[in-house]
Amino acid sequence: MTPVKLAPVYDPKAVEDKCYRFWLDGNYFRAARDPEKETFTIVIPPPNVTGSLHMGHALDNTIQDILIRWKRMAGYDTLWLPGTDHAGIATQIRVEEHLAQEGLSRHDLGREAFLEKVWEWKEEYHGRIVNQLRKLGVSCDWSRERFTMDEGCSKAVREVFVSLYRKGLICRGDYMINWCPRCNTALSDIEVEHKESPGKLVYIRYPMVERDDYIVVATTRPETMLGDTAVAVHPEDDRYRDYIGEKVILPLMEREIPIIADEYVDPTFGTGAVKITPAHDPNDFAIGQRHNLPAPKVIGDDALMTAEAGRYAGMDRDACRKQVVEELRERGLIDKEEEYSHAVGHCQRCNTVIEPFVSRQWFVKMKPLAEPAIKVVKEGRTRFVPERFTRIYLNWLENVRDWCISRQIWWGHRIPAWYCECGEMIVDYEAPQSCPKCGGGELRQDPDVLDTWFSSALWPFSTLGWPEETPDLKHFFPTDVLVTGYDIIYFWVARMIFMSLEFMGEVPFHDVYIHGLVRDHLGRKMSKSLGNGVDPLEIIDQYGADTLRFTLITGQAPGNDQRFRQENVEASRNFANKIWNASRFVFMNLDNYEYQGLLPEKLSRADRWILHRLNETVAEVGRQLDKYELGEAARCIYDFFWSDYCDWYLEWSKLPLTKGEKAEADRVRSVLLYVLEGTLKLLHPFMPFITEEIWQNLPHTSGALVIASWPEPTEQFQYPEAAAEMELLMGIIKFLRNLRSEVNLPPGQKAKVILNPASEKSCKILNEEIEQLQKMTFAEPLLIEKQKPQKALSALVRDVEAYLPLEGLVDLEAEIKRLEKELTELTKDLERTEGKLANEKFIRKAPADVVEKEKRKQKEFTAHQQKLVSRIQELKKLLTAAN
RNA sequence: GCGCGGUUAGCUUAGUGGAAGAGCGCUACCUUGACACGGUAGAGGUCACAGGUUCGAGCCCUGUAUCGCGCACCA
Repeated sequence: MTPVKLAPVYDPKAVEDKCYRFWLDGNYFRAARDPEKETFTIVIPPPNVTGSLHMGHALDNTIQDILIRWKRMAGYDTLWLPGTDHAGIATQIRVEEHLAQEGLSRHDLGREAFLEKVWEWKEEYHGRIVNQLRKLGVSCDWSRERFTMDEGCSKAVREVFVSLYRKGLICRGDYMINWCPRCNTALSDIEVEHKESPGKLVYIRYPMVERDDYIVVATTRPETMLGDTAVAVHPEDDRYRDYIGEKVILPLMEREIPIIADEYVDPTFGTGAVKITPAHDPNDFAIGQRHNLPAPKVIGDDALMTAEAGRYAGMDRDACRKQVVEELRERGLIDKEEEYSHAVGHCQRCNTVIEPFVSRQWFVKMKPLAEPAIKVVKEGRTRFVPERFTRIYLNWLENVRDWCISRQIWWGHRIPAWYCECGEMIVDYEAPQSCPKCGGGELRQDPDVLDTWFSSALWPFSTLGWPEETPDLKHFFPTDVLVTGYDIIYFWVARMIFMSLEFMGEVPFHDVYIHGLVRDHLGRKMSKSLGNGVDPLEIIDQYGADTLRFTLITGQAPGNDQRFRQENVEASRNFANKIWNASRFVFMNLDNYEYQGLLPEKLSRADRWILHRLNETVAEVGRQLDKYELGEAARCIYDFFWSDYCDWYLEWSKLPLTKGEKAEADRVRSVLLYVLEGTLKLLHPFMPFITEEIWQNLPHTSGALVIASWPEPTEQFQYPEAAAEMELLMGIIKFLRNLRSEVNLPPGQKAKVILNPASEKSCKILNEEIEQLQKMTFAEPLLIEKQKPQKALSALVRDVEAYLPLEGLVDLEAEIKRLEKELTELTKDLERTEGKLANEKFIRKAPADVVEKEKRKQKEFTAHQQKLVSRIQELKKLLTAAN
């Protein structure tokens, strides 16, 4: 056969795009929907169409691709469904920023024209994202790609909204929400990030109406006092008990407000008296409802003071704060001010300080939805990996509050509610023709859109066709695993679970694999503002996608953050090159070879050993993948390939390959190929491009690696005896090399070696492998005989003594010192083992195999020790004789 | 305040009960017919600290310190 020539250095650029096209052309990613096969389904966490992918996406998608490629090879009917998310606020902000460069606002364009612009933006960035994903090598079924605002997903959204509304689980009302004055919209609780910031705790005197006294209240937000409608104290608080029911004058507004009693007040904090602003604080809102207090809104949607703020109307909220404090001080109503650190809510998207206030919005009632979602996780029907994230999930759901789902933006799913002039509200799947109450035709649709996460929550089933009962939905739902970062457990994972339970009656996925964040090399979060982000495409361009994937996967332990470091990228690149060159070596040695498969009856000791090791590796990789230990699996393949296959087997093969005996060479070729093939399979999910490229060049394979069969461990290749024998040989070689380097013998220089085996068996093995031993240790001559040369360096491996007799080179004193050091260490080991064996509790309680192992160790150490001692004595005698 | 995670070789880290692993860096040697993105050999670790459980602890339990994260916040 004609051997393939590979370039001496692997060039990903020459391979990757071509290879991806090969997969697409072959339709290998297309889910077959084969009723005979077991399914394995993943839906992609849809990236936002706001911009480009970052390292976190690269990691997330690499993990999914590994799982999907593994299961595909293992014979499952796999579906990895790709798609993107419209990302309401985030995308709208980006487009608005873009317009602002031309001096335009969305209002200049109007709703329709603006939305056209956003669709254009979406098209562009969607294309960019898909391209990036392909560069990474993901094996998604592109024929099933979805978008959260495509027709089907939009239909699912309306279906869910109407259904929940009719069940009374969605309602419209005036409640406390978080308002972002910059984005001009309401937000849900989890879209608010609380940041510790320094502030002032201002103590204000509220004069009493009926007596010449005042009550002092403390606040971090003095400007909200303009909207106070009560002062609350604890009912049991002796200091204020008599005041309850009396009134104070609200300074500046000069309004009388009552002193009320409420359990909520903590008498130990501040002065024990709290100003109550029902329209601007969630706790005050609750108190206001309990006590039927009015709730004047003094800060408006634009973060300016409203008419309710009297003469402060129109002022900016920050300016108003200064003004209020100033005026209070002038009137002597400031008791004191303290430095105070507290958590202030900021908009997750734009970092503006959030204004909590009462507003008419749409809400999802969470309690009835949360309960089943808690139950399924407690019952293990959906399982978090690693397990510790279960608690984060449960914690949130157990304390969840109603979900504000309406957003005052334009980009998103419009709320399917219409209002008639007569005051009637209609919620329906499609726009009603006329008002069912008054028959009027002038219906106005609610201008608001839904929270982006509302549609994302439906993703696992809306993308499979729901609400239609499509074949895909029947076949592939529920999905198997969701792969995502811990930062969106509440936002997304929890919501998918309760929506799926509500509408599908099933969990959306069985496992949730949570990974950590990719940080910069100093451990900081990658961010735009710090400018420390590393662009995955740049790494792919420089090193190749396989390298990036391998770096991310080996740097990763489940649930833990990782640092992205250039050195690790290089290490992975080196590994890719190693694979390439090992394959290159194999291909170079295939002249005049016709592949005939393995011939098990003819295998040599080394052949059996490497097959044994491959078999062990196959088993171990399978075990690790089953546990989602992808990093461990990758490291395991790395070690096997580099240390066992390249460092030992490949070197070992050079002798039979060059000796000129064709039968022997062919046997080695068959093993080289077999093991390479097996490793390529194991490695393919991790490094798909390079493995496919090499696979395509293998002499005897047809078809694509992407759909080759996943290796399973087999009893046929269990050769523990050959493995033990090889370990003896490798041990001897290592020790001899070590001895040579002790005396600085350069590798090329031949030296006499004597091997003195204590057993017949070892003697036989050594004689059989004498040529390899000679070659590997540059021994000439190599003698296997019962001999103990005096002036020599020595080593002991199992029952074989190895000598390097070097008349002129041996420094007796140094050699004695070296051996004595070895003896000290050995003695320590021996003592530990003997200590264990002397402990009768150990003998009684430890498992038999462990005791057995200790006994073996004891025997080995003792023998070794005896030999070392006598060797040292001999050398000492020699030394005295010489002096 | 509550919860979670980290603390292992100079650096980055893997390792959930039976002799401390890897990558990078470092030292010495090597243009050995796949690879210098390489090879060979080596130095380097009381596994944060203190107790406890166990025949046996880096690993399990209880504290402490320290760093990070999340949640909740009492104005």
